[in-house]
Amino acid sequence: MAQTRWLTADQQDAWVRFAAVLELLPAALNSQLERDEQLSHFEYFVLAMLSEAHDRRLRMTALASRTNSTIARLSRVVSRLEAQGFVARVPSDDDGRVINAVLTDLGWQKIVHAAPGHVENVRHNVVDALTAQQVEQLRTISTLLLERLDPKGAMLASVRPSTTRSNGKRGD
Amino acid sequence: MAQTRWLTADQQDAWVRFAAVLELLPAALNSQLERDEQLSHFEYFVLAMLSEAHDRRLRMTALASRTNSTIARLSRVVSRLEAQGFVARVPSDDDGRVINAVLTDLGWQKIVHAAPGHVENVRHNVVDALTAQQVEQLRTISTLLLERLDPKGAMLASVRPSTTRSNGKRGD
DNA sequence: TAAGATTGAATCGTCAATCTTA
DNA sequence: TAAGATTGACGATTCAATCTTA
Repeated sequence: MAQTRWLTADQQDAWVRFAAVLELLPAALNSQLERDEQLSHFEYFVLAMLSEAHDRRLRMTALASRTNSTIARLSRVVSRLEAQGFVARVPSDDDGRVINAVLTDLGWQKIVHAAPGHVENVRHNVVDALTAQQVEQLRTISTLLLERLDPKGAMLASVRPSTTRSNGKRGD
Repeated sequence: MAQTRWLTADQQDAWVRFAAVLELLPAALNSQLERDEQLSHFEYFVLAMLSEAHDRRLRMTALASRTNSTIARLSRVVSRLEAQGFVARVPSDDDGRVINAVLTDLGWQKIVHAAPGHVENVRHNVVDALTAQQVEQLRTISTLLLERLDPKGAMLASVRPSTTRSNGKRGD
């Protein structure tokens, strides 16, 4: 192709492969969850973020930020989760404009039920496919990429400082 | 969360960050192309695959395989690209069932015009954010992940054998 | 009957407009 | 007027059904 000279052959090779991962890995995560739990990965992630939040609740804007979604998208997904009884919308007492998304007991049961299969899938497709050293390299690389992609670090609000080893407890 | 013990803290940290990249990087690629070229990344990729193919043409099934999409999705995207004059559908002479997607001159001009900006974006968001060594690590990691995700290697049909350094000329 | 490809119906995400409260 | 959130309209993707040729 015309622009071939813009990247070296090695860089291109790395990028072509990485781009393929970008396409296939999210699809793999989605299909396991959809098959086993009738949940998209995004829906799973919303439930997971709520399950880790204080009081199992988060205002819509905060939840949108942590899941890196637009508020519009989140609003629609929460509506679906609400219809299934996994989440409830509770208006804030302090500020009449804000809505808190609250994980219901049923929602908690759902995420607890779904988590092992999902984690197993992550383990199979990512963690077990790499050496411990490569997992560490991937962590470093991801951190560097996120600095470009998400300078504010909104999505990593729940994650420890970037260059320090994490001891935090948090699932995905 | 409930399943926290299933991954070590370091593995989780790596995964949380990588998952964020999986979400944000495709979005970044899309928005540059949509802003500058009115093309989704997937549409760009379809044009790019055609531009590299022999005779600038590929049958629908082969194109679906290289772009890792379903045939249904590809069919709709090709319809859109056809409506814009970038691609033409040409029935095969040999087999009346197959349709070849052919890059038109206009489509060639489009991809030639779009490529530098896209490559620059890849460079900015990925290649320049990493050291040469890290790019190499990412290549290795991606290769390992693809072995799990895409054992047939259909998507990498145009890429050289996985453990050999590539000298091939190919764009993204 | 199977392979290649397209399409209708339903679902999901996005953009802009809107509504409500601060 | 701005902030938080929802919604209508529209475009994109998926699944299953369909059509055509081998």
